[in-house]
Amino acid sequence: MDAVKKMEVLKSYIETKGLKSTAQRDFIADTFFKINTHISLDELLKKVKRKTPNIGYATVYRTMKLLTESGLAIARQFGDGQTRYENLPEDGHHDHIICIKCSKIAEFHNQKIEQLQMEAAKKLGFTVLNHKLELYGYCSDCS
Amino acid sequence: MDAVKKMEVLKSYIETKGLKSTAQRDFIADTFFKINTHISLDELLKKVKRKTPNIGYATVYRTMKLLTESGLAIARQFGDGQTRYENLPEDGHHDHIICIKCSKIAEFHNQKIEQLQMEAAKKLGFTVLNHKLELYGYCSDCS
DNA sequence: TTGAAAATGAAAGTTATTATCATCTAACCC
DNA sequence: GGGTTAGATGATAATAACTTTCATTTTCAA
Repeated sequence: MDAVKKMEVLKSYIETKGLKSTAQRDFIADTFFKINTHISLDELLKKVKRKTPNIGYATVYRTMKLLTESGLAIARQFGDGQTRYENLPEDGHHDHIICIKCSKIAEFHNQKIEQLQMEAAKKLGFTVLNHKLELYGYCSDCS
Repeated sequence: MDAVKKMEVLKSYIETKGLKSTAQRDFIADTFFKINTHISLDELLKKVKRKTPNIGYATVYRTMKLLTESGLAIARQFGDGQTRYENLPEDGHHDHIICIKCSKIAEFHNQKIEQLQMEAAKKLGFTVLNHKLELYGYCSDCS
């Protein structure tokens, strides 16, 4: 999904929830959608303030909370005590396989696995919105 | 690895590092090794205080930090702002499914998924040693 | 036994996150 | 357009989890 499409999804989410659209939120969301890596609130605030200096931390915080709720952003913790927000990938979701020796990262996607995840979740009474799957091992060069 | 073996590993780690062994630390570690799920510092402190009421939060904190450094515990963030510590699995590992609303965490294990992971990895020339799979969604109470 | 180094527990300090509150503004009504 | 109302904003305060500090206690090797 590209930035334009995400903006549309956001608009419709806002409408559905009976919220109001504001210039600040639109700008924050747009700024976020255009980055292609994960970003912390502080970093995003700094980025946003370059063009719109009077936007406050709380607004960025609330916007990212909204994007997370709507599924347009994914909140992740990497263990350094800061939450980072990640965009939905443009081209569909993929999982990672990481070589523990040379750190090479390959991506893959397997529909069957996703389906089994859904089923496993359902058995436990859960509804899955997204997931994170990382495999660790040796790549062909390192095994 | 069972609790007894883990205790031995800890002893030798302490020795190697030139640290001293104490009753408090041993008791905290032992208590942790005997649980078979992930636990937060607060929960572990509460558990420990039942038998040894004068142990402080800081000691539990420092003990878990030590266990993490030594590889006997794994620190994980599930997105609710609390670090949870997980034992090295005795037998095989399990995956997690996390409610993004109430933070409830359920565990599951699915052999078929693991097998598909292996196959997907093999196609890419990888040999999988371990993996991390987390599903995020709503639990039965929150959906 | 003794002294240096590590450990403890209480409390204070940090840092990121979340809530509060006094305005402000969008959207809907007429 | 003007008025109304509910949501939004930005500054700041409050919270919560984590980390450090410090006076004291304990371990352990000489």
